[in-house]
Amino acid sequence: MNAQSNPVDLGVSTEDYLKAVYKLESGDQPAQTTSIAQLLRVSPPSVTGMVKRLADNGLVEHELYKGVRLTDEGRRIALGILRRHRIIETYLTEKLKFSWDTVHDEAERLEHAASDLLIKRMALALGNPRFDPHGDPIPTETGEVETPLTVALTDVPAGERVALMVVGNQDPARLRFIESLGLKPGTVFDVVEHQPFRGPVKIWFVRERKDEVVGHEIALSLQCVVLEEEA
Amino acid sequence: MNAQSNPVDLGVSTEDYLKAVYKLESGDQPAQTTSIAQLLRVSPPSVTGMVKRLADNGLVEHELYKGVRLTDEGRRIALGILRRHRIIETYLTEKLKFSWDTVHDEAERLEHAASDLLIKRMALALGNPRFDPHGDPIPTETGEVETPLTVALTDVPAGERVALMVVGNQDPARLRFIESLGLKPGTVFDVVEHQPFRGPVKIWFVRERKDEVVGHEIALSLQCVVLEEEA
DNA sequence: TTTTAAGTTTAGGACTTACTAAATCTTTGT
DNA sequence: ACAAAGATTTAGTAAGTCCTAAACTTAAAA
Repeated sequence: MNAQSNPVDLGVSTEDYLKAVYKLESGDQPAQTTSIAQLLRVSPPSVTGMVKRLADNGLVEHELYKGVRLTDEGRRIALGILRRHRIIETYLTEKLKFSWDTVHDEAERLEHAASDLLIKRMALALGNPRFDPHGDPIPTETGEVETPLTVALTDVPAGERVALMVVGNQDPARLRFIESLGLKPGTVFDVVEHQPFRGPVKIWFVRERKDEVVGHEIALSLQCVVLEEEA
Repeated sequence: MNAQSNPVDLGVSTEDYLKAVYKLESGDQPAQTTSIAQLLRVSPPSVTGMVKRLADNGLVEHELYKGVRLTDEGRRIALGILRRHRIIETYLTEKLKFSWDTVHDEAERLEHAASDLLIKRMALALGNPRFDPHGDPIPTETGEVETPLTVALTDVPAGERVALMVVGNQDPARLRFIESLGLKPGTVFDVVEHQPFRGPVKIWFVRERKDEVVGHEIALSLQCVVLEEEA
Protein backbone atom coordinates (compact mmCIF):
# COMPACT_ATOMS: atom_id res chain seq x y z
CA MET A 1 0.00 0.00 0.00
CA ASN A 2 2.59 2.58 -0.96
CA ALA A 3 1.83 5.95 -2.46
CA GLN A 4 3.97 5.88 -5.57
CA SER A 5 2.50 2.87 -7.31
CA ASN A 6 -0.43 4.40 -9.14
CA PRO A 7 -0.58 7.99 -10.26
CA VAL A 8 -4.17 8.51 -9.30
CA ASP A 9 -3.34 8.73 -5.61
CA LEU A 10 -2.03 12.27 -5.77
CA GLY A 11 -3.58 14.95 -7.90
CA VAL A 12 -1.96 16.06 -11.12
CA SER A 13 -0.80 19.32 -9.54
CA THR A 14 0.79 17.54 -6.62
CA GLU A 15 2.85 15.49 -9.02
CA ASP A 16 3.83 18.55 -11.00
CA TYR A 17 5.04 20.30 -7.89
CA LEU A 18 7.15 17.34 -6.83
CA LYS A 19 8.69 17.16 -10.28
CA ALA A 20 9.43 20.88 -10.16
CA VAL A 21 11.10 20.65 -6.76
CA TYR A 22 13.15 17.72 -7.98
CA LYS A 23 14.37 19.67 -10.97
CA LEU A 24 15.15 22.79 -9.01
CA GLU A 25 16.82 21.56 -5.84
CA SER A 26 20.41 20.97 -6.88
CA GLY A 27 22.80 19.44 -4.42
CA ASP A 28 22.45 21.38 -1.21
CA GLN A 29 20.43 24.30 -2.60
CA PRO A 30 16.74 23.95 -1.78
CA ALA A 31 14.19 24.94 -4.43
CA GLN A 32 12.97 28.51 -4.08
CA THR A 33 9.27 29.25 -4.22
CA THR A 34 9.68 31.83 -6.95
CA SER A 35 11.52 29.38 -9.19
CA ILE A 36 8.84 26.79 -8.66
CA ALA A 37 6.23 29.43 -9.48
CA GLN A 38 7.98 30.31 -12.73
CA LEU A 39 8.47 26.71 -13.77
CA LEU A 40 4.85 25.84 -13.16
CA ARG A 41 3.52 29.19 -14.44
CA VAL A 42 1.69 29.85 -11.24
CA SER A 43 1.78 32.71 -8.76
CA PRO A 44 4.22 32.58 -5.83
CA PRO A 45 1.42 32.56 -3.24
CA SER A 46 -0.06 29.49 -4.89
CA VAL A 47 3.28 27.79 -4.45
CA THR A 48 3.45 28.65 -0.78
CA GLY A 49 -0.01 27.22 -0.30
CA MET A 50 0.64 24.02 -2.19
CA VAL A 51 4.01 23.51 -0.56
CA LYS A 52 2.31 23.71 2.81
CA ARG A 53 -0.02 20.90 1.79
CA LEU A 54 2.87 18.84 0.46
CA ALA A 55 4.75 19.38 3.70
CA ASP A 56 1.69 18.28 5.71
CA ASN A 57 1.74 15.09 3.68
CA GLY A 58 5.42 14.52 4.38
CA LEU A 59 6.52 14.89 0.77
CA VAL A 60 8.67 17.99 1.18
CA GLU A 61 10.29 19.99 3.95
CA HIS A 62 9.76 23.71 3.93
CA GLU A 63 11.92 26.15 5.83
CA LEU A 64 10.02 29.43 5.74
CA TYR A 65 11.61 32.08 3.56
CA LYS A 66 14.45 29.68 2.78
CA GLY A 67 13.30 27.00 0.37
CA VAL A 68 11.81 23.60 -0.25
CA ARG A 69 13.46 20.20 -0.43
CA LEU A 70 12.07 16.75 -1.09
CA THR A 71 11.79 14.12 1.62
CA ASP A 72 12.84 10.60 0.68
CA GLU A 73 9.21 9.76 0.03
CA GLY A 74 8.81 12.86 -2.12
CA ARG A 75 11.92 12.04 -4.10
CA ARG A 76 10.74 8.51 -4.71
CA ILE A 77 7.52 9.79 -6.17
CA ALA A 78 9.26 12.47 -8.24
CA LEU A 79 11.60 9.90 -9.74
CA GLY A 80 8.65 7.66 -10.52
CA ILE A 81 6.99 10.45 -12.46
CA LEU A 82 10.20 11.30 -14.26
CA ARG A 83 10.48 7.66 -15.28
CA ARG A 84 6.93 7.69 -16.62
CA HIS A 85 7.56 10.89 -18.48
CA ARG A 86 10.71 9.75 -20.18
CA ILE A 87 9.44 6.32 -21.09
CA ILE A 88 6.35 7.87 -22.60
CA GLU A 89 8.45 10.35 -24.56
CA THR A 90 10.61 7.56 -25.86
CA TYR A 91 7.64 5.41 -26.76
CA LEU A 92 5.87 8.17 -28.63
CA THR A 93 8.96 9.01 -30.63
CA GLU A 94 9.99 5.46 -31.41
CA LYS A 95 6.66 3.77 -31.93
CA LEU A 96 4.26 6.48 -32.95
CA LYS A 97 6.52 8.76 -34.95
CA PHE A 98 6.10 11.79 -32.77
CA SER A 99 8.64 14.45 -33.56
CA TRP A 100 11.35 15.28 -31.13
CA ASP A 101 9.81 18.63 -30.24
CA THR A 102 6.16 17.67 -29.68
CA VAL A 103 6.53 14.68 -27.38
CA HIS A 104 7.09 16.73 -24.29
CA ASP A 105 3.62 18.23 -23.97
CA GLU A 106 1.94 14.94 -24.73
CA ALA A 107 4.03 13.12 -22.14
CA GLU A 108 3.36 15.89 -19.65
CA ARG A 109 -0.31 14.94 -19.73
CA LEU A 110 0.00 11.18 -20.09
CA GLU A 111 2.47 10.77 -17.23
CA HIS A 112 -0.33 11.45 -14.76
CA ALA A 113 -2.73 8.96 -16.29
CA ALA A 114 -0.60 5.95 -17.20
CA SER A 115 -0.60 2.98 -14.83
CA ASP A 116 2.55 1.23 -13.73
CA LEU A 117 1.56 -1.70 -15.88
CA LEU A 118 1.34 0.46 -18.98
CA ILE A 119 4.72 1.99 -18.28
CA LYS A 120 6.19 -1.45 -17.79
CA ARG A 121 4.74 -2.64 -21.09
CA MET A 122 6.00 0.41 -22.95
CA ALA A 123 9.45 0.02 -21.45
CA LEU A 124 9.45 -3.63 -22.44
CA ALA A 125 8.35 -2.85 -26.00
CA LEU A 126 11.29 -0.44 -26.18
CA GLY A 127 13.79 -2.88 -24.68
CA ASN A 128 14.07 -1.03 -21.37
CA PRO A 129 15.89 2.02 -22.73
CA ARG A 130 18.23 3.96 -20.46
CA PHE A 131 17.94 7.34 -22.17
CA ASP A 132 15.03 9.27 -23.62
CA PRO A 133 15.04 10.99 -27.04
CA HIS A 134 16.41 14.19 -25.51
CA GLY A 135 19.32 12.20 -24.12
CA ASP A 136 18.16 12.40 -20.52
CA PRO A 137 18.58 9.29 -18.37
CA ILE A 138 15.44 7.32 -17.50
CA PRO A 139 15.28 6.50 -13.77
CA THR A 140 14.97 2.79 -13.06
CA GLU A 141 11.99 1.27 -11.27
CA THR A 142 13.99 1.34 -8.08
CA GLY A 143 14.75 5.04 -8.52
CA GLU A 144 18.33 4.99 -9.71
CA VAL A 145 19.38 7.66 -12.16
CA GLU A 146 22.32 7.20 -14.43
CA THR A 147 24.33 10.41 -14.49
CA PRO A 148 26.48 10.53 -17.58
CA LEU A 149 29.48 12.79 -17.11
CA THR A 150 28.47 15.61 -19.35
CA VAL A 151 29.57 19.22 -19.57
CA ALA A 152 27.64 22.18 -20.90
CA LEU A 153 28.90 23.20 -24.34
CA THR A 154 29.84 26.56 -22.86
CA ASP A 155 32.36 24.79 -20.62
CA VAL A 156 34.07 22.63 -23.24
CA PRO A 157 37.52 24.03 -24.03
CA ALA A 158 38.20 24.95 -27.66
CA GLY A 159 39.87 22.17 -29.58
CA GLU A 160 37.99 19.29 -27.96
CA ARG A 161 35.89 16.81 -29.87
CA VAL A 162 32.55 16.12 -28.20
CA ALA A 163 29.29 14.23 -28.66
CA LEU A 164 26.05 15.96 -27.80
CA MET A 165 24.24 14.01 -25.11
CA VAL A 166 21.43 15.98 -23.53
CA VAL A 167 19.41 18.90 -24.76
CA GLY A 168 18.21 20.49 -21.56
CA ASN A 169 15.27 22.36 -22.90
CA GLN A 170 11.66 21.48 -23.61
CA ASP A 171 10.50 24.47 -25.59
CA PRO A 172 9.39 23.15 -28.99
CA ALA A 173 10.52 26.26 -30.85
CA ARG A 174 14.02 25.99 -29.40
CA LEU A 175 14.16 22.28 -30.00
CA ARG A 176 13.22 22.79 -33.62
CA PHE A 177 15.84 25.48 -33.94
CA ILE A 178 18.50 23.32 -32.35
CA GLU A 179 17.61 20.51 -34.68
CA SER A 180 17.77 22.85 -37.66
CA LEU A 181 21.34 23.61 -36.67
CA GLY A 182 22.09 19.92 -37.20
CA LEU A 183 22.30 19.13 -33.51
CA LYS A 184 20.64 16.21 -31.80
CA PRO A 185 21.75 13.69 -29.16
CA GLY A 186 24.59 11.69 -30.63
CA THR A 187 25.90 14.34 -32.99
CA VAL A 188 29.69 14.58 -32.90
CA PHE A 189 31.51 17.88 -33.47
CA ASP A 190 34.65 19.83 -32.57
CA VAL A 191 34.57 22.97 -30.48
CA VAL A 192 36.46 25.54 -32.52
CA GLU A 193 36.25 28.74 -30.53
CA HIS A 194 34.39 30.54 -27.74
CA GLN A 195 33.70 34.21 -28.24
CA PRO A 196 34.00 36.21 -25.03
CA PHE A 197 31.22 38.17 -23.28
CA ARG A 198 28.63 35.39 -23.49
CA GLY A 199 29.21 35.28 -27.20
CA PRO A 200 28.49 32.36 -29.53
CA VAL A 201 30.45 29.12 -29.78
CA LYS A 202 31.93 28.07 -33.13
CA ILE A 203 31.68 24.37 -33.83
CA TRP A 204 32.73 22.01 -36.63
CA PHE A 205 30.59 19.05 -37.62
CA VAL A 206 32.97 16.15 -38.07
CA ARG A 207 30.60 14.08 -40.14
CA GLU A 208 29.08 16.72 -42.37
CA ARG A 209 32.35 18.68 -42.61
CA LYS A 210 30.75 22.07 -42.08
CA ASP A 211 30.79 24.67 -39.35
CA GLU A 212 28.10 26.46 -37.40
CA VAL A 213 27.74 28.95 -34.57
CA VAL A 214 25.64 28.45 -31.46
CA GLY A 215 24.47 31.31 -29.21
CA HIS A 216 25.56 31.31 -25.60
CA GLU A 217 22.11 30.71 -24.19
CA ILE A 218 21.48 27.69 -26.38
CA ALA A 219 25.01 26.40 -25.79
CA LEU A 220 24.33 26.49 -22.05
CA SER A 221 21.58 23.93 -22.50
CA LEU A 222 23.64 21.50 -24.60
CA GLN A 223 25.26 18.84 -22.45
CA CYS A 224 28.17 17.05 -24.11
CA VAL A 225 30.67 14.27 -23.43
CA VAL A 226 34.24 15.05 -24.29
CA LEU A 227 35.52 12.24 -26.50
CA GLU A 228 38.84 10.54 -25.86
CA GLU A 229 41.36 11.56 -28.48
CA GLU A 230 42.93 8.87 -30.58
CA ALA A 231 46.46 8.00 -29.41
CA MET B 1 -11.76 27.36 -31.69
CA ASN B 2 -14.10 24.47 -30.98
CA ALA B 3 -14.36 22.70 -27.68
CA GLN B 4 -13.93 19.09 -28.69
CA SER B 5 -10.47 19.21 -30.21
CA ASN B 6 -8.31 18.86 -27.14
CA PRO B 7 -9.41 17.13 -23.98
CA VAL B 8 -7.84 19.64 -21.67
CA ASP B 9 -10.57 22.19 -22.30
CA LEU B 10 -13.15 20.50 -20.11
CA GLY B 11 -12.29 18.88 -16.83
CA VAL B 12 -12.10 15.13 -16.50
CA SER B 13 -15.38 15.05 -14.58
CA THR B 14 -17.17 17.07 -17.20
CA GLU B 15 -16.17 14.53 -19.80
CA ASP B 16 -17.23 11.66 -17.60
CA TYR B 17 -20.66 13.17 -17.11
CA LEU B 18 -21.17 13.67 -20.82
CA LYS B 19 -20.16 10.10 -21.47
CA ALA B 20 -22.57 8.91 -18.80
CA VAL B 21 -25.47 10.90 -20.23
CA TYR B 22 -24.66 9.56 -23.67
CA LYS B 23 -24.77 5.99 -22.43
CA LEU B 24 -27.96 6.45 -20.45
CA GLU B 25 -30.21 8.48 -22.69
CA SER B 26 -31.69 5.93 -25.05
CA GLY B 27 -33.89 7.09 -27.86
CA ASP B 28 -36.43 9.44 -26.36
CA GLN B 29 -35.78 8.62 -22.70
CA PRO B 30 -33.63 11.30 -21.05
CA ALA B 31 -30.95 10.18 -18.57
CA GLN B 32 -32.13 10.24 -14.97
CA THR B 33 -29.99 11.84 -12.32
CA THR B 34 -30.02 8.76 -10.13
CA SER B 35 -28.76 6.57 -12.96
CA ILE B 36 -25.98 9.01 -13.69
CA ALA B 37 -25.11 9.03 -10.00
CA GLN B 38 -24.90 5.24 -9.91
CA LEU B 39 -22.85 5.01 -13.07
CA LEU B 40 -20.34 7.57 -11.87
CA ARG B 41 -20.42 6.40 -8.26
CA VAL B 42 -21.33 9.81 -7.00
CA SER B 43 -24.22 11.11 -4.90
CA PRO B 44 -27.41 12.31 -6.61
CA PRO B 45 -26.99 15.89 -5.35
CA SER B 46 -23.54 16.03 -6.94
CA VAL B 47 -25.14 15.11 -10.23
CA THR B 48 -27.76 17.82 -9.95
CA GLY B 49 -25.04 20.35 -9.30
CA MET B 50 -22.80 19.23 -12.11
CA VAL B 51 -25.67 18.96 -14.55
CA LYS B 52 -26.57 22.54 -13.81
CA ARG B 53 -23.07 23.60 -14.76
CA LEU B 54 -23.16 21.52 -17.93
CA ALA B 55 -26.50 23.08 -18.83
CA ASP B 56 -25.06 26.58 -18.27
CA ASN B 57 -22.35 25.64 -20.75
CA GLY B 58 -24.88 24.47 -23.29
CA LEU B 59 -23.76 20.84 -23.24
CA VAL B 60 -26.97 19.31 -21.88
CA GLU B 61 -30.58 20.29 -21.37
CA HIS B 62 -32.07 19.65 -18.00
CA GLU B 63 -35.77 19.51 -17.32
CA LEU B 64 -36.11 19.64 -13.56
CA TYR B 65 -37.30 16.41 -11.99
CA LYS B 66 -37.50 14.87 -15.47
CA GLY B 67 -34.08 14.10 -16.83
CA VAL B 68 -31.05 15.16 -18.79
CA ARG B 69 -30.34 15.00 -22.49
CA LEU B 70 -27.32 16.02 -24.55
CA THR B 71 -27.34 19.03 -26.84
CA ASP B 72 -25.75 18.58 -30.27
CA GLU B 73 -22.58 20.11 -28.88
CA GLY B 74 -22.65 17.79 -25.90
CA ARG B 75 -23.20 14.75 -28.09
CA ARG B 76 -20.31 15.74 -30.34
CA ILE B 77 -18.00 15.87 -27.36
CA ALA B 78 -19.33 12.63 -25.89
CA LEU B 79 -18.75 10.83 -29.18
CA GLY B 80 -15.24 12.23 -29.34
CA ILE B 81 -14.46 10.81 -25.93
CA LEU B 82 -16.01 7.47 -26.82
CA ARG B 83 -13.79 7.38 -29.88
CA ARG B 84 -10.71 8.09 -27.80
CA HIS B 85 -11.70 5.44 -25.31
CA ARG B 86 -12.26 2.73 -27.84
CA ILE B 87 -9.18 3.46 -29.90
CA ILE B 88 -7.07 3.41 -26.76
CA GLU B 89 -8.61 0.11 -25.69
CA THR B 90 -7.93 -1.37 -29.07
CA TYR B 91 -4.36 -0.09 -29.13
CA LEU B 92 -3.55 -1.40 -25.68
CA THR B 93 -4.91 -4.83 -26.51
CA GLU B 94 -3.37 -5.11 -29.95
CA LYS B 95 -0.02 -3.44 -29.45
CA LEU B 96 0.76 -3.73 -25.78
CA LYS B 97 -0.76 -7.10 -24.95
CA PHE B 98 -3.23 -5.83 -22.43
CA SER B 99 -5.80 -8.42 -21.54
CA TRP B 100 -9.35 -7.99 -22.58
CA ASP B 101 -10.51 -7.31 -19.03
CA THR B 102 -7.95 -4.74 -17.87
CA VAL B 103 -7.97 -2.31 -20.77
CA HIS B 104 -11.10 -0.55 -19.67
CA ASP B 105 -9.76 1.12 -16.54
CA GLU B 106 -6.55 2.14 -18.25
CA ALA B 107 -8.46 3.68 -21.17
CA GLU B 108 -10.80 5.38 -18.73
CA ARG B 109 -7.86 7.41 -17.49
CA LEU B 110 -5.96 7.89 -20.74
CA GLU B 111 -8.96 9.10 -22.72
CA HIS B 112 -8.83 12.40 -20.86
CA ALA B 113 -5.13 12.95 -21.43
CA ALA B 114 -4.51 11.86 -25.00
CA SER B 115 -4.33 14.56 -27.67
CA ASP B 116 -6.14 14.29 -30.98
CA LEU B 117 -2.80 13.74 -32.65
CA LEU B 118 -2.03 10.77 -30.46
CA ILE B 119 -5.44 9.25 -31.12
CA LYS B 120 -4.95 9.75 -34.83
CA ARG B 121 -1.55 8.06 -34.70
CA MET B 122 -2.88 5.13 -32.72
CA ALA B 123 -5.81 4.72 -35.08
CA LEU B 124 -3.41 4.80 -38.00
CA ALA B 125 -1.11 2.24 -36.42
CA LEU B 126 -4.15 0.00 -36.04
CA GLY B 127 -5.41 0.57 -39.58
CA ASN B 128 -8.38 2.68 -38.50
CA PRO B 129 -10.36 -0.10 -36.86
CA ARG B 130 -14.14 0.09 -36.75
CA PHE B 131 -14.69 -2.00 -33.64
CA ASP B 132 -12.95 -2.21 -30.30
CA PRO B 133 -11.91 -5.45 -28.56
CA HIS B 134 -15.27 -5.67 -26.82
CA GLY B 135 -16.95 -5.51 -30.21
CA ASP B 136 -18.31 -2.00 -29.71
CA PRO B 137 -18.24 0.31 -32.74
CA ILE B 138 -15.65 3.13 -32.71
CA PRO B 139 -17.21 6.48 -33.65
CA THR B 140 -15.53 8.14 -36.62
CA GLU B 141 -13.81 11.49 -36.40
CA THR B 142 -16.96 13.08 -37.76
CA GLY B 143 -19.06 11.43 -35.08
CA GLU B 144 -20.75 8.62 -36.96
CA VAL B 145 -21.41 5.41 -35.09
CA GLU B 146 -21.87 2.15 -36.87
CA THR B 147 -24.75 0.27 -35.31
CA PRO B 148 -24.51 -3.40 -36.10
CA LEU B 149 -27.88 -5.13 -35.91
CA THR B 150 -27.36 -7.18 -32.82
CA VAL B 151 -29.73 -8.89 -30.42
CA ALA B 152 -29.18 -9.77 -26.78
CA LEU B 153 -28.51 -13.49 -26.38
CA THR B 154 -31.65 -13.68 -24.24
CA ASP B 155 -33.69 -12.69 -27.29
CA VAL B 156 -32.21 -15.11 -29.82
CA PRO B 157 -34.70 -17.92 -30.53
CA ALA B 158 -33.50 -21.48 -29.84
CA GLY B 159 -32.09 -23.15 -32.92
CA GLU B 160 -30.40 -20.09 -34.38
CA ARG B 161 -26.69 -19.89 -35.11
CA VAL B 162 -25.13 -16.60 -33.96
CA ALA B 163 -21.82 -14.78 -33.65
CA LEU B 164 -21.08 -12.87 -30.47
CA MET B 165 -20.49 -9.21 -31.30
CA VAL B 166 -20.54 -7.02 -28.24
CA VAL B 167 -20.00 -7.75 -24.59
CA GLY B 168 -21.83 -4.94 -22.89
CA ASN B 169 -20.08 -5.02 -19.59
CA GLN B 170 -16.88 -3.51 -18.27
CA ASP B 171 -16.48 -5.32 -14.97
CA PRO B 172 -13.15 -7.18 -15.16
CA ALA B 173 -14.37 -10.08 -13.06
CA ARG B 174 -17.35 -10.65 -15.35
CA LEU B 175 -15.23 -10.23 -18.44
CA ARG B 176 -12.80 -12.83 -17.20
CA PHE B 177 -15.65 -15.16 -16.40
CA ILE B 178 -17.22 -14.65 -19.81
CA GLU B 179 -13.91 -15.34 -21.44
CA SER B 180 -13.44 -18.47 -19.32
CA LEU B 181 -16.71 -19.70 -20.80
CA GLY B 182 -15.04 -19.54 -24.20
CA LEU B 183 -16.93 -16.44 -25.30
CA LYS B 184 -15.38 -13.41 -26.93
CA PRO B 185 -16.38 -11.15 -29.84
CA GLY B 186 -16.38 -13.27 -32.97
CA THR B 187 -17.19 -16.57 -31.30
CA VAL B 188 -19.79 -18.52 -33.24
CA PHE B 189 -22.28 -20.81 -31.50
CA ASP B 190 -25.80 -22.23 -31.69
CA VAL B 191 -28.53 -21.34 -29.23
CA VAL B 192 -29.85 -24.68 -28.00
CA GLU B 193 -32.42 -23.83 -25.39
CA HIS B 194 -33.74 -21.09 -23.08
CA GLN B 195 -34.81 -22.14 -19.63
CA PRO B 196 -37.85 -20.22 -18.41
CA PHE B 197 -38.04 -17.90 -15.37
CA ARG B 198 -34.86 -15.98 -16.20
CA GLY B 199 -33.03 -19.24 -16.33
CA PRO B 200 -29.78 -19.98 -18.15
CA VAL B 201 -29.30 -20.32 -21.90
CA LYS B 202 -27.80 -23.51 -23.33
CA ILE B 203 -25.39 -22.96 -26.20
CA TRP B 204 -23.28 -25.13 -28.48
CA PHE B 205 -19.85 -24.02 -29.65
CA VAL B 206 -19.70 -24.82 -33.34
CA ARG B 207 -15.95 -24.74 -33.57
CA GLU B 208 -14.96 -26.46 -30.35
CA ARG B 209 -17.90 -28.90 -30.54
CA LYS B 210 -18.85 -28.53 -26.88
CA ASP B 211 -21.77 -27.06 -25.00
CA GLU B 212 -22.06 -24.57 -22.17
CA VAL B 213 -24.70 -22.74 -20.13
CA VAL B 214 -24.89 -19.01 -19.63
CA GLY B 215 -26.83 -17.34 -16.79
CA HIS B 216 -29.65 -14.98 -17.68
CA GLU B 217 -27.93 -11.86 -16.38
CA ILE B 218 -24.76 -12.50 -18.34
CA ALA B 219 -26.76 -13.51 -21.42
CA LEU B 220 -28.52 -10.14 -21.28
CA SER B 221 -25.20 -8.39 -21.83
CA LEU B 222 -24.13 -10.52 -24.81
CA GLN B 223 -25.10 -8.90 -28.10
CA CYS B 224 -25.12 -11.26 -31.07
CA VAL B 225 -25.77 -11.25 -34.82
CA VAL B 226 -27.96 -14.02 -36.08
CA LEU B 227 -26.12 -15.71 -38.94
CA GLU B 228 -27.78 -16.42 -42.23
CA GLU B 229 -28.40 -20.13 -42.62
CA GLU B 230 -26.87 -21.89 -45.57
CA ALA B 231 -29.41 -22.45 -48.33
C1' DT C 1 22.94 51.39 10.28
C1' DT C 2 19.04 52.59 7.91
C1' DT C 3 16.66 52.16 3.68
C1' DT C 4 15.13 49.80 -0.04
C1' DA C 5 14.44 46.08 -3.36
C1' DA C 6 13.49 41.44 -3.94
C1' DG C 7 11.57 37.39 -2.34
C1' DT C 8 8.02 35.17 0.50
C1' DT C 9 4.07 34.56 3.17
C1' DT C 10 -0.63 35.80 4.96
C1' DA C 11 -5.38 37.24 4.06
C1' DG C 12 -9.34 36.91 1.66
C1' DG C 13 -11.68 35.06 -2.43
C1' DA C 14 -13.15 32.23 -6.42
C1' DC C 15 -14.21 27.94 -8.90
C1' DT C 16 -14.82 22.93 -9.31
C1' DT C 17 -16.33 18.94 -7.55
C1' DA C 18 -17.95 16.29 -3.98
C1' DC C 19 -20.63 15.34 0.43
C1' DT C 20 -24.88 15.07 4.02
C1' DA C 21 -29.24 16.53 5.64
C1' DA C 22 -33.46 18.51 4.68
C1' DA C 23 -37.06 20.06 1.61
C1' DT C 24 -39.80 19.25 -2.42
C1' DC C 25 -41.78 17.09 -6.39
C1' DT C 26 -43.83 12.77 -8.76
C1' DT C 27 -45.80 8.61 -8.90
C1' DT C 28 -48.37 5.07 -7.32
C1' DG C 29 -51.31 2.25 -4.20
C1' DT C 30 -55.56 2.45 -1.90
C1' DA D 1 -58.10 12.00 -4.25
C1' DC D 2 -54.47 11.40 -0.86
C1' DA D 3 -50.75 9.65 1.54
C1' DA D 4 -46.63 7.11 1.45
C1' DA D 5 -42.51 5.94 -1.17
C1' DG D 6 -39.12 7.14 -4.18
C1' DA D 7 -36.64 10.42 -6.92
C1' DT D 8 -34.80 14.94 -7.18
C1' DT D 9 -33.39 19.33 -5.82
C1' DT D 10 -31.89 22.93 -2.38
C1' DA D 11 -28.92 24.30 1.48
C1' DG D 12 -24.93 24.34 3.72
C1' DT D 13 -19.97 22.54 3.79
C1' DA D 14 -15.42 20.90 2.58
C1' DA D 15 -11.04 20.01 0.07
C1' DG D 16 -8.03 21.15 -3.67
C1' DT D 17 -6.04 24.54 -6.48
C1' DC D 18 -5.64 28.88 -8.09
C1' DC D 19 -5.76 34.26 -7.82
C1' DT D 20 -4.72 39.43 -6.15
C1' DA D 21 -3.47 42.64 -2.69
C1' DA D 22 -1.18 43.51 1.40
C1' DA D 23 2.15 42.37 5.00
C1' DC D 24 6.34 40.68 6.26
C1' DT D 25 11.62 38.87 5.91
C1' DT D 26 16.01 38.95 4.17
C1' DA D 27 19.78 40.76 2.09
C1' DA D 28 22.12 44.33 -0.19
C1' DA D 29 23.16 49.36 -0.92
C1' DA D 30 23.91 53.76 0.70
